[in-house]
Amino acid sequence: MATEGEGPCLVLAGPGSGKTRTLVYRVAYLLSQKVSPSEVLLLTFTNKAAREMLRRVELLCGRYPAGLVGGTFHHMGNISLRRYAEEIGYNRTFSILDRGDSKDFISEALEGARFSKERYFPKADILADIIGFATNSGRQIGPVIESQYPYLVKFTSEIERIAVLYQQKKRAANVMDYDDLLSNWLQIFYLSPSAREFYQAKFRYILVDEYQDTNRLQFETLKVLAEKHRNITVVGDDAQSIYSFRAAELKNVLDFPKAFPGTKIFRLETNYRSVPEILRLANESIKNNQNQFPKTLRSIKESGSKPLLISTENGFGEARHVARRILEMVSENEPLSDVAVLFRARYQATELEMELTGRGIPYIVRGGMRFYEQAHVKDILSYLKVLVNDRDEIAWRRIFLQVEGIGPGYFRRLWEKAGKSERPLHAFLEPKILAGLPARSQQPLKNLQTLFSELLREDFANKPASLIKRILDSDYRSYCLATYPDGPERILEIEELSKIATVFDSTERFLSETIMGEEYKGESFLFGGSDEKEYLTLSTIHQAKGLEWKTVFIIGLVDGRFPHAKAIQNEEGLEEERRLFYVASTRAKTNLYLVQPIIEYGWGCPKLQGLPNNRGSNIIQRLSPFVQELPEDCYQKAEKLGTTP
DNA sequence: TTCCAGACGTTTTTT
DNA sequence: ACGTCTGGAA
Repeated sequence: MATEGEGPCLVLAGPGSGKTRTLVYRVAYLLSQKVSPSEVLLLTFTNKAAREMLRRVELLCGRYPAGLVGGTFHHMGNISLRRYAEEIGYNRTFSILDRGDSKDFISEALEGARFSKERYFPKADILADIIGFATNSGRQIGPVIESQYPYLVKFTSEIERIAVLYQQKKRAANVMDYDDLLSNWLQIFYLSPSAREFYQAKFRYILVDEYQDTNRLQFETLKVLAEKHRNITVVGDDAQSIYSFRAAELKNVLDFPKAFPGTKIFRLETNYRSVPEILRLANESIKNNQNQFPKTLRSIKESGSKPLLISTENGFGEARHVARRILEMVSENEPLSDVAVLFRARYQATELEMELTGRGIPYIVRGGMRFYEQAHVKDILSYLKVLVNDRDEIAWRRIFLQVEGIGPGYFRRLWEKAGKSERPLHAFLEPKILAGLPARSQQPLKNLQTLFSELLREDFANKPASLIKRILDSDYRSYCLATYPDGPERILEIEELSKIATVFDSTERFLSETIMGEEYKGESFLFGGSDEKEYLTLSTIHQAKGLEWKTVFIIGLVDGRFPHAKAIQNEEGLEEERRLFYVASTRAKTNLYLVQPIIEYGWGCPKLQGLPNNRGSNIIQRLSPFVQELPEDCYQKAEKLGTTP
């Protein structure tokens, strides 16, 4: 099997066919052949998947494979750039912009550019999408707008200018966004022969999971990395390609044998996960896609029960029904960790969350807000960021906007003076820099200066935990309490953050691992990981990729929500939505519940808000076409359920 | 310039 | 029900 040979290897595999196991065995096999763990590169889609894989390798080998490198492409890009950033004109202390930061940065570039005041010029959000898509697909802005955003063609030259400006600003601030972690990583290979040779020599074996979701940049990177040894194994399933919005290209699968002549192709069509009834439904569904390599999964499991279609009156009924069914399972001693509720879009979880909270069912939401994306976490991290990289304009901005009386205008003036200096941090410590700023801001700004001169002292160097405590104890605690209604909880979270930081002996590594981490708000991160309490999982389907549960609920199976109305403007979009449905249903091992709320509340008429009879319009929703198109004998129908408790 | 209140339009998916 | 925009007051 794929564990034996050398050379390029493409594994086309269905869901539940042991893709991960294949990779785990291959790693274990290599290690048993005296390959050093440091010569193996494991690229997976999420950090979690990497950790899981390493855990299983450890289990198989009986020891932890020290030196084995594994993680996401972005993670590897980050590590490589920390080493070679100078080769592309960056400093290795660069900081990483999350989605919100890059949006802010683009907005600033927009203001600086002062365009013709034409109405409906796209907002920073959309600009970030366009620029990011162009980067990830390795294409120019122009063609991307033409094909994906035809209605914005008239703004093309201005958008191109914004993109250039954004690029310049990032460079000046020594910051990279997520896409830069990929594109700059590739850049160092093109610009630095020594970097290229180093990595080409180092990684004798490369293994890639979820290959169907790689984009052009990642494909090019793999080509470079594997050029010397050509021992590259990629594993993927075209039917599970669900990241086209991030420029994932199925073409990478088709082109793999061309890029790596001599590729051996394997197919894994046995499904070890689900009962035949669930598999039948998934097979019947995916058949409706034109663009695919047809394959039919065979189950090795014994016959179980058919998926159950449950129609409920509305969203509340849906939530109530799911919660009640889960409580039944709990009373039958089913562990909560065996159950997941999946949905298309994150907002669909809110009604269910209320219901679960009310009934005391513990849950985590994957696909909600990230831990580090919360305002208070970003506030605190900004201080650490400028200590590591004081050219980071966007972090400075965040810090100064906390000061009363300082808004974007005053910050810009400040930055015009300090940002030009060789060491902006020292420039900010000069008393004279405060001249011309509002009187009421003077004292808080002086406090800030004192704080920073203290943080610069030797005893804080590379002690992120002490830094966080000190920052919190300055004015931030009061700021937090005054700004957020849930201030006390936020402060608790910051204290937790500082506890976690104690294990880091490098502020820089603490920062990048926190920002690149994928912990969600409320996820085990805050429980220190030791608390083995049982949780129900709520997850977007995208986040559920690669995971499995005994029981899975798919909620919101309504036309317009799933498939999402915005995603089906063309046939390709509809097919990707169907693949999403395929991914969702194949997460289930034994029980699959399809849940449909029949009536959805409209938002009501805003003008009549507060009036007794303005409850919004009730709209009767059609069942999702993905269920309608299935042969009726694929699933069972539950009796119609009302909302009475 | 900042800050606040009210209006408006918006809600796909992620490293 | 939430962030973003707008206009007017401080």
